[in-house]
Amino acid sequence: MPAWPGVPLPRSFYDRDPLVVAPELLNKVLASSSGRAGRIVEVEAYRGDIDPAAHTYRGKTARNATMFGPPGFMYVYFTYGMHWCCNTVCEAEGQGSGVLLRALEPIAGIEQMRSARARVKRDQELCSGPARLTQAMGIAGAQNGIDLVSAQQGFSVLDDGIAPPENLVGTARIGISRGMEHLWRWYVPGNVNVSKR
DNA sequence: TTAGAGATGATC
DNA sequence: ATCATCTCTAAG
Repeated sequence: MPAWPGVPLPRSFYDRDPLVVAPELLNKVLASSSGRAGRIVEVEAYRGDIDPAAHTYRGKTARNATMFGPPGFMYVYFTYGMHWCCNTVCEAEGQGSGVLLRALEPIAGIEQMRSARARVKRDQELCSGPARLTQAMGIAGAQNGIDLVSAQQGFSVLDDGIAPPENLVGTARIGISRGMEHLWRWYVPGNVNVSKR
């Protein structure tokens, strides 16, 4: 029983500039074999070559190695001493670019999400932030480097026929201190699951 | 409803 | 010292 009906995005979807991939990921579905799924409603693009806010800007390290790998894999990193965040790797191997998933609209397995985030009161608090959604979906360090295209390792990004919003406008990314000039954050307008300011 | 600060540890 | 964050607490 799949978490949600849909077709996994092909490798070629990810093998493009993250500035193109990020807005197209809106309204796609992040699904887990555990039965949990959420619609992607907020994303940010990061580009290793020209983006001082990207983890990959200063070259390859043990931590960011996944993001320098082939497209369509999941880069998961640990930050602020307690949080995990989840990206999709983009462009060809060696580029070091990706898309940070910042918020989901919960659509399946909501009871499991609540178990993973017991303090939460409203559904819209379950996945409305990059570290919240990894908690709710059960994503942590063990998921760094898994293949989202083959969907053989428990997670995939699905197209279920819902198109991205039209007339999107990029906004400033959240929580960074450099690269502020790049307006590389996109979200589904009006969706209550988008992270708060 | 909003603002401020603590938590907590890997990274470079 | 910084960090692609969250949550609690106190004040308004």
